[in-house]
Amino acid sequence: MIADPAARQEIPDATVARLPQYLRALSDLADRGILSVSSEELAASAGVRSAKLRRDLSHLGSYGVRGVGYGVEMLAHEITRELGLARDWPVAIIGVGHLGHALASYVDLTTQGFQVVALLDRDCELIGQVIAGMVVGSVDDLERIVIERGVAIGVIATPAQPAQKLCDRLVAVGVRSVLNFAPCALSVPEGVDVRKVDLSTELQILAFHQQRKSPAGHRRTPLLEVAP
Amino acid sequence: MIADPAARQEIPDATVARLPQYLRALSDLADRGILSVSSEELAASAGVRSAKLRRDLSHLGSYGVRGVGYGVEMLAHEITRELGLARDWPVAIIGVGHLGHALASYVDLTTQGFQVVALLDRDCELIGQVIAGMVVGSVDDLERIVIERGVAIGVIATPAQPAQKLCDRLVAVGVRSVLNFAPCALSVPEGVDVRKVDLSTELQILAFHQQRKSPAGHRRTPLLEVAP
DNA sequence: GCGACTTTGTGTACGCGTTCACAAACATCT
DNA sequence: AGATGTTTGTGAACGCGTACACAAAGTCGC
Ligand SMILES: NC(=O)c1ccc[n+]([C@@H]2O[C@H](COP(=O)([O-])OP(=O)(O)OC[C@H]3O[C@@H](n4cnc5c(N)ncnc54)[C@H](O)[C@@H]3O)[C@@H](O)[C@H]2O)c1
Ligand SMILES: NC(=O)c1ccc[n+]([C@@H]2O[C@H](COP(=O)([O-])OP(=O)(O)OC[C@H]3O[C@@H](n4cnc5c(N)ncnc54)[C@H](O)[C@@H]3O)[C@@H](O)[C@H]2O)c1
Repeated sequence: MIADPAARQEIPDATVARLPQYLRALSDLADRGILSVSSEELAASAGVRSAKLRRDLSHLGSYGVRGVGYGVEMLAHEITRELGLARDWPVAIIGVGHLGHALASYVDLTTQGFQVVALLDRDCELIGQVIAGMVVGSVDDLERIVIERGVAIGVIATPAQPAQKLCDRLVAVGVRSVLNFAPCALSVPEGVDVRKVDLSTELQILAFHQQRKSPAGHRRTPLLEVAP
Repeated sequence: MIADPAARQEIPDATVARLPQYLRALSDLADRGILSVSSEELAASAGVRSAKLRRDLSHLGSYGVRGVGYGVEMLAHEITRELGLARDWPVAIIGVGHLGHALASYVDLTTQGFQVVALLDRDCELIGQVIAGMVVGSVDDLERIVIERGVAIGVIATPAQPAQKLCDRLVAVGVRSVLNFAPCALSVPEGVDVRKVDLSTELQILAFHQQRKSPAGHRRTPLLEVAP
C-alpha cells in the first residue's frame, strides 16, 4: 500500500546531500512570494550548476514544466516529503557542554522537521538545570528516556573518549541515526547511519589549501602566481 | 630515494579531507607510546579501508617500510607539514552567539595549528566582554582587526542574512579561507576557499535514510527489540 | 646468507557523479 | 492553429575516487 512514489528507486547519496540546500533556497523564494523558478535561478540560489540541479530533481520525478520552470511551493513540498520532514523527528542530545548548549538553542531545527526531546549529561551540576526550555537529564537514564520519548536520532556532543560507548548504548535501544560531533570514528552495526561533523577537520582542509596559496612564507600581500 | 617534495603533485581533495583523520589517529597512537603501525591497523583506527589509506599516503610519498608499516612519529610529522599545521593559523570568529561562543571555547583548536585571534560581533551587549580569554570586538572594526592581526581564516557564525556581506568584507581585506556556519551559500571570487558546516543538512540527510528504514508508518520504534 | 613471511605501493578495472549538449515538451503570441 | 521561444529531462562522454589483487621490497629466523 505505497500511495507515494517514495520507494521509486535509489536516490544517489550526492543528490540527497544537496536536497536540503534546494529546500532552503525554495523556502527563501516562497517567503518572497515567488511562485515559479527556473533551474538556472534555483541553482544559483543554492550554489550549484543548473545541469546538476536538474539531474538531482529528475531523481525525484518530473515536477517541472518545460518552458516555465518549477513550482516553488510544490517542489518544496516534494523535497520535504522525500527527505522525511513531513513529521517531526525526536532528537536526543548527549553532552550539554558548550556545543550541546548551542545545539539545544538552535531553534531553526524545530521549524524544520526535528524536535529536541532530551538533553543528557553526566555532570551533576548540569542535571536538573533547564536549558532552552528543557530539563537536562542524567545520562544514566539514557536507555529509559530514549525508549520513552521515542528518540530516533542521537546527537553526540561529548568528548571523544566516551563517544563510542554512548553510541553503542543508543544503538542498543533502537537508535539507528547518529550525528557525531566528537572527533573520533564511531563503529556501528549494519543498518545504522552515522554522520560526523568535525570543525577541526574543516579548518585543517582550509589550512592545506591556504598553505598552497602562500607557499613562500609569512607574506600577506598576494604575489602573482604562475597558473599553468 | 626521493627528495622532500612538498609541491610534488596535486593531492586529491578526497585524500586531503581524510588526512586530518589519519593525523588524529596517529596522535592517539603516539600518546599510547606506539612507535610503528601497519596500514591495516591505522586504517581501522581512522575508520577506512587499508587500501584507501595506502593510496592516500602514497600521494604524500613513500614513508612506509614494507614488511613493517609506518613510523607513527614520522608519518604524523609528514601529515602535519603537508596540511600546513606546522605553524599557527590566525583565525577570526564573526558572530559570538551560542555557536560562536562554543567555537571560541574549543580549546582543541589551539593545540592543532590554529589560534583564535579575534572575536567580533554586532551586539553592543557583547562587545567588550571577555569570552574564552579574549575581548569581543566590534564588527565595525573588522577590516582593521583582520589586517592588524594577520587573520588568515575567517569563521562566520552569524545568522544567514548578514553572512554574504561579512564574507565580502573578509575577502576584501585579504582573507582567502572561510568556514561558514550560516545556512546559506556564499559566493566568493576565484582563489578563495569556502567550506560550509550545516547541522540542519546533516540531520536532514539522516532523516532521509531513517525514513527509508521505517517506511511503514507512524509507529514509533516498537518498544525494544530485546537481545538477551 | 637464504628462504619464508609480512606489508607496502601500485597497475588496473569498475562504479559513481558531473558536465555537456540537445531533442522533447510546454507556453505564448500572432 | 501554427510558429516561435523557453526550459526541462536525459543520453552520452568524461573524470575522479574506490576496491581488488599482486609483485616488489623489506624483515626475521635460522
Ligand atoms: N565547542 C566546539 O565548538 C566544538 C566544535 C566541534 C566539535 N566539538 C566537539 O564536541 C564535543 C563537545 O565539545 P564542547 O566544547 O561542548 O565540550 P564541553 O567540555 O564544553 O562539553 C562536554 C560535555 O559532555 C559531558 N560529558 C562528558 N562525558 C560524558 C558522558 N560520558 N556522558 C554524558 N555526558 C558527558 C560533559 O559533562 C560536558 O558537559 C567534543 O568532542 C569536541 O571535540 C566541539
Ligand atoms: N546553534 C547551533 O547549534 C547552530 C548549529 C549550526 C548552525 N548554526 C548557525 O550558526 C549561526 C549562529 O547560530 P547561533 O545559534 O550562534 O545564533 P545566535 O543568535 O546565538 O548568535 C548570532 C550572533 O551573531 C551576531 N550577529 C548578527 N548579525 C551580525 C553582524 N552583521 N555582524 C556581526 N555579528 C552579527 C549576533 O549579535 C549574535 O551574537 C546561525 O546562522 C545558525 O543558523 C547554529
